[in-house]
Formats: sequence, C-alpha cells, structure tokens
Amino acid sequence: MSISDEIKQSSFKNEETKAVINLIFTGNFIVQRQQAFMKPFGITMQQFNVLRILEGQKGKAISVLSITERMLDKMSNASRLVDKLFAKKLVSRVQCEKDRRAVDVYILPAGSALINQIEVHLDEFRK
Amino acid sequence: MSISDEIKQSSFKNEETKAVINLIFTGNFIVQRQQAFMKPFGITMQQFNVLRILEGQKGKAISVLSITERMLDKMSNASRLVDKLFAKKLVSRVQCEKDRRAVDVYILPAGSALINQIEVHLDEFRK
DNA sequence: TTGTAATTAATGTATAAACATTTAATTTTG
DNA sequence: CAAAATTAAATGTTTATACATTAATTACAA
Repeated sequence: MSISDEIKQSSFKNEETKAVINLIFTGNFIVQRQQAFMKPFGITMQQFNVLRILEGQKGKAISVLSITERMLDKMSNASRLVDKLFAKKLVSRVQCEKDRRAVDVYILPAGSALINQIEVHLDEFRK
Repeated sequence: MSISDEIKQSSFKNEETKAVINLIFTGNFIVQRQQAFMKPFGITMQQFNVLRILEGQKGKAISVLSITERMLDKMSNASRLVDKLFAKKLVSRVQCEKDRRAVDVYILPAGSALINQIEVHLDEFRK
C-alpha cells in the first residue's frame, strides 16, 4: 500500500491534520529506506552521522563531547556510537593528555574510505 | 546546530549528494520530533499506525495478517505491536472462529479516544 | 484419508535507542 | 589545601526493532 493509500483510508477532521499525518509517514518512509540503504555498509545512520563529523575534522581529533554537540540527535549516546565505530576499526581514540577525562577521537583511513564509498552509492538512494 | 549547519560542515562531491544527505537528515529530524511528540501519549509511531488501521475499520475486526498488509513497514512485527496495544487496553483480540490460526483484532473505545486525542494535538506538532 | 505443504501468529534473539546512573578527573570555593 | 561541585565519558537498564524460527491450524494432493 502506498503512502497516499495509507493516508486515504482514515477520515480526518481536516486537511491540516491530514497534511501532518502525511508528513509523519513520509518521515518514517525516508528513515526506513535509509536504514535499508545503510545496512549493506554495516553501519547505522547515527554512526554515519558521527563518521561524517569526524571526516569533517580532516584527521584532527575531537572529543566525544564535541561530537555530541555537533550531532543532530543530542540524546543519542556518542560514547557508544564511537565504541561501535571503534569496534569496526573505522575510528581510533586516545585519552586526551590535557584533560584526562576527555577522549580524543579521530577517523581512520578505513572510515574515510567507507564514507566515500557510501556517498558514491547515495545516487542509488535517490529513487 | 541546525540541519543546514550540519550539512554545511562537510564538503560534498556535488549538489546531488548534498541534496540526498539533506533528505536523509530531514527524515531523521522528522522521526525524532515525532517520537518526542508521541511519547506523552504512551505509544510509538508503529503502534499509532496500527491503531489508525483499526480505527479505519470502524469497529470491525481485522486479522493480524491484514494489519501487516496495511502497514507501511511490513518488516515490523504486527503481532507484537498488537500485543503492546492489548497490554495498554487500547485493543482487544479473539481467536477467529472460521480460521483458528487467525486472531481478530479490534479497537476499543479507549483506543479510539487516544487516536482522537492525538489528532487534536497534531496541530502542535506542525511547528 | 493421510501425509505434505502452506499459512497465521507467536516467540526467540541480537542489536540499537533512550535515558538514568556511575566513575573518574578537573575546577571551584571556603 | 580540602571538600564540594562540575564535567567527560562509560556503563546499566528498559524498551523497541528487525529478522529468524517455531507452533498450530488449515488446505491440498496422492
């Protein structure tokens, strides 16, 4: 069933409500496709987001907190996302010397390569 | 950081890629807000989807399989979603007499009330 | 009719997400 | 300087999601 069919099947108080419902379903639809697209690359959308932030650093390290600040979704756990990327050997991390509470994270060549590979295939995502 | 700032910070091969990335982040943004909106009502987006399908039945029962067929996300587990709604006393279910494998699900007044309540507040969601 | 296949729903399981709490290190204050 | 407050990251916990498997029932074919 298409999104419009799905929307159609209920009666709505007004067009306004219908538009919002439509927006909601469209958002979900995009995210769904997104996850399907990302899966073959072995990372989640949030991990991709973190990788992109690190890639934007051009090799320079950045703390976990700074990553959190730059993430769209502040609520998600940057520490764990970094840990997942670390487990996949896409990033590295070392304790910051100036502030030993902090951890400096930087992207590894494998991480940059994955970002580039994903971006190349992004055209396929645009249906 | 706004979505556009977030997008800005990386360099892209071309505008095409940038547009797709933007679409992805927008989808995530919508879904995020959605979840925040739904939370006070105590149900998830997928559960809301199922409730709407049942509400569209106007009280008539429908099997779990039929719910699955009408759902946008076929992969999600309609049986478990119904179970969650059942636990919240928003729907009821009985074994189908004609086919005892099937389970007839129907919305309860509390479920209809919740749907209506959510739709009333949908205006707040449209920021 | 009886055994095999197909169908319906439920359950198992691994991973992720959301959010709270804890631990360790640093900064501030009295 | 010592105690309290703050900060950074990690960990704990609960719930949801995705997908595979199982169990029960029905349909079908020999």
